[in-house]
Amino acid sequence: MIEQVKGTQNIVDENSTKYLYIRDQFHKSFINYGYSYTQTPHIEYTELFEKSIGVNSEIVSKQMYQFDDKGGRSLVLRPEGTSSIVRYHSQFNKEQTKHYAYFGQMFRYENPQKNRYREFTQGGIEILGQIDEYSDFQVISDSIRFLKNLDLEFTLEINTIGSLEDRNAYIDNLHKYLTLNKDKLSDESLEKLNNNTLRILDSNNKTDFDVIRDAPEILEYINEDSILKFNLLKSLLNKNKIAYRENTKLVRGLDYYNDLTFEFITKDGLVLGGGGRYDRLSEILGLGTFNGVGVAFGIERIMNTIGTVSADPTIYLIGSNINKITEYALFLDDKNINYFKPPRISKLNAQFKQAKNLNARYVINTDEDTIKDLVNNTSVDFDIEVLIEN
RNA sequence: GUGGUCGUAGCUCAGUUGGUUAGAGCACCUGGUUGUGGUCCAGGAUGUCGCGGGUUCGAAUCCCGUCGAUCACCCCA
Repeated sequence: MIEQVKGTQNIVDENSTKYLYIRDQFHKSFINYGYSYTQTPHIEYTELFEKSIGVNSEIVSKQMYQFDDKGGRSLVLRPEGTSSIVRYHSQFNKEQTKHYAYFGQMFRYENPQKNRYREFTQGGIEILGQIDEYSDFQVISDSIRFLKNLDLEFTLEINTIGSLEDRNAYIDNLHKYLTLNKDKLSDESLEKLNNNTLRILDSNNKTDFDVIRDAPEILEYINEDSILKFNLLKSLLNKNKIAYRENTKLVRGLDYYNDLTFEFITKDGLVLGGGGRYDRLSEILGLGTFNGVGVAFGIERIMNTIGTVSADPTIYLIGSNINKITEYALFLDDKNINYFKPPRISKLNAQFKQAKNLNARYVINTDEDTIKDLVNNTSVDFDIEVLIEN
């Protein structure tokens, strides 16, 4: 037997119903609101992510599916979506300011567990070009519409991490502080001390709590302009009655963020999605000087959090005579009514069972020209009006 | 990358200190029954016991490796 590749999934049955439902809500929440759906390649040059996400991040240093193709190009299966959208924008829309939406598979070489797969799906939006606090605000408020359409409960957490310069100054001081206290840090945090200092603040390890609590706060290092922008956003959120929680420890995993960072978190602490501002990304990539703000959602995480999604009631066609069953199919096609049918002409008994298992509402028995309502358990002579009404 | 648990029919699982032809329920198929039909009855098909090696007269059962699942750490969506 050939097993499937570790960390990949077959999305089937109830999960596929959920998946398609979420994709549909994604469409309705973003694409119908002016975000242009943009599908970029699944493979990119390694360089793109090394420069954007940062070589020190775990995503780039350990988790990329990197390979050389037969032409000797160093390629990766994309680990995230933003960098590709930024690349696209610089190629074709450099001077413009635009809304983008993307939805697709991402790949990271990690050990799989609940809500984490090697091949997974992210749906996200970005605004690129000349942007302002209204751009930040709409990314957040449009995200909330999406999550609310899905009936999800969540908390919005926000933070500002200042400019890249502020952050570097802060990291210097944090590094000094942590080095002084390094004997109180956990082993995991010690590993990060020199190359990923900021991430230590995110530690869930109890050993680190005391040290983190007394650590210097990033707020003290942030320039006035960034503070001003952050306050502007908060007042916009307040005016629009959007609840949020400030979390000064909210640091995101990708190097390219500046100023605003935010996450949508369930009460169990699961991050459904997150994002922020990345004004220098295009510059870091050498692709231009435009700014950006965006968010990405973990589609599997949403699938695992929402309740069951009921499939639409269906009409099921049964019969033992091929000619009659195809005749009915043609008739229904003509009326634009969709229907399910048995995969082959099996025992009528079995066809009934299948209709029941697939939660059919009506069974059309083409042998007898009747319609049976499986919910009320009543049977009537075939009448197209019965189907049109429902 | 680290650790725990697990891997027997399509699915859920049983399989007694290693011992003869590896089982059950559900699902599936056939025939019949039922014509407020999805019920019921009878019969049937289906397994490299994840894969590879080892120990043994003999391994689904013990040992090693490997692949996969799951959960946690790490990391992140």
